[in-house]
Amino acid sequence: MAKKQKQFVEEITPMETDFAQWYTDVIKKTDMVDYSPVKGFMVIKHYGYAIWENIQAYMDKRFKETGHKNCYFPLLIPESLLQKEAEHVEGFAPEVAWVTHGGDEELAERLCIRPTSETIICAMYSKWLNSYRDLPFMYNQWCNVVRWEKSTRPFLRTSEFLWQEGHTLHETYDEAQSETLQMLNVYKETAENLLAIPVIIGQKTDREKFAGAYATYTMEALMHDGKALQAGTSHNLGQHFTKAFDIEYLDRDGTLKNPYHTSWGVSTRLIGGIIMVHGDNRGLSLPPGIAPIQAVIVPIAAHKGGVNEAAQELYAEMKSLYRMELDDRDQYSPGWKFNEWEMKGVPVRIEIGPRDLEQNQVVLFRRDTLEKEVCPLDQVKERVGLLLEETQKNLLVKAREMRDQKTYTVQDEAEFKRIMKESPGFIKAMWCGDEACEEKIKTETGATIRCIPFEQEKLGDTCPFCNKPADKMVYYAKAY
RNA sequence: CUGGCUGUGGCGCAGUUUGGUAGCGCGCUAGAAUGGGGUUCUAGAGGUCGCAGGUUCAAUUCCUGUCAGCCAGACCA
Repeated sequence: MAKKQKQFVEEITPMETDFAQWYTDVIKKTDMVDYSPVKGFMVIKHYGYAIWENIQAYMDKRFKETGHKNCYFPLLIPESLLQKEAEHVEGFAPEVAWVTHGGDEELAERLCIRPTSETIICAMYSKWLNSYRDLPFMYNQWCNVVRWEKSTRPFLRTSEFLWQEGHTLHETYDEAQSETLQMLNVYKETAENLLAIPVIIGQKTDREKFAGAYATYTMEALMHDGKALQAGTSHNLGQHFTKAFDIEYLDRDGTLKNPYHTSWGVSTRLIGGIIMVHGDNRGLSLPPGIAPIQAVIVPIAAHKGGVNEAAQELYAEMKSLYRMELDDRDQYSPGWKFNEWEMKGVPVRIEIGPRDLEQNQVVLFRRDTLEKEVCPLDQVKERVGLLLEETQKNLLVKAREMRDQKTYTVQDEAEFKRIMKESPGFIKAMWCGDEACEEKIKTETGATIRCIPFEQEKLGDTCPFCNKPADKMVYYAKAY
């Protein structure tokens, strides 16, 4: 038996051995994605897509609660529109896919497949906005975008990905700013409460901000391998786009004004984050909030003494309460199923067999702690609910511990380099504000400033790299 | 984009050095038993070796190109 167990474990490369390989193995084994014939384009299979649907459902509700409505804008954008905002086109042009023909005919103007929709949306907003009374514009869309990436990895960086992008217009800078921060907070709340991923929120440096943004805010999460994942961004775009696209409205005082603009997005990349934050050497461990299957019932010796009937009855009773699966496949042994569902990260397993029926009980198993317990049959519904809640909380606690354990405070350059080399993670350090230092440390260690966090700590008075006065504390990390 | 590696039934691999049109394990199908941590036995089905050229009497094997994937780096919200 020990030998069998070993065989199973070997199917997934241990994360300590090779994290990249572990990730690839988990993605493949758990059947979340498949590679398509086109480089960088992945099929999201049902088990992966269900996670996205759960994220969508939760966030869409939050967006609506905060006053946004959904729209849909076209996939194709004329080149001339993309060109209108100088920084924006410069940032995105290298990774844009172009449509040059319609049928056999070459187009007079080529069309880009949206890498993001600021330009097309602004072009439409300029038609729609007339009066200060029309503001604010509070719209979001769920869609796909394409960026021609040079190297790709499922969920983390794909040439096409699914996301939402919110685009709002406001009368004042302050209003746009508070919208930007409000949505960042919605993201943070989603990451922590739904995905159980703790995040650092803060502002991007000019070097790292969105092409065309006045200011970019981000939430950054730390993965098991010590690399950071930018998990969502919210941009205050100021009037950059509204001026470039002639979006104007007549204000109370009779003058034409440009509104202030925000955009914010999260993508299917979040799924990669879930995998890399909660996964272990058995595979996935999914937060109940987004798990496609929250609890699976595994009948044991199903044909014996009413086991099958009992399992079906339990399933019927529970399926309206939780996302349930009854695994009544008879070609697999219980042990096989246990391993499979653990690999797929199902938070709770309910085992029910002849021995249980005799005693009116079931065995419950928690994926996050790998603990088994016995539960009276008439208490299963409540107990499973409790285990799901506890799992949701525990995953966040464990993720926070992992992150804190890989977060360092550094005052000098040698120490910085040693940590980045030996045990990478978040490094908190003071920053002089000079892009040269940022650039230098990226070249020498591969780490970048992930953000200037809102929660500042005064770690010292000088920048560890140039020794000039520094008044900002920043998080450095190698990034995905 | 650069460097390294890989591509052979659904999956994981061997075979290629010394060319002669494929083999193993798992999975799959059927039957039976088994069933509380990847169950066992028996009998089957399934590939022409990523794709395109070239060399050769003959190419999975040699050569060229190309596509895709993995790993590292560069780039990149």
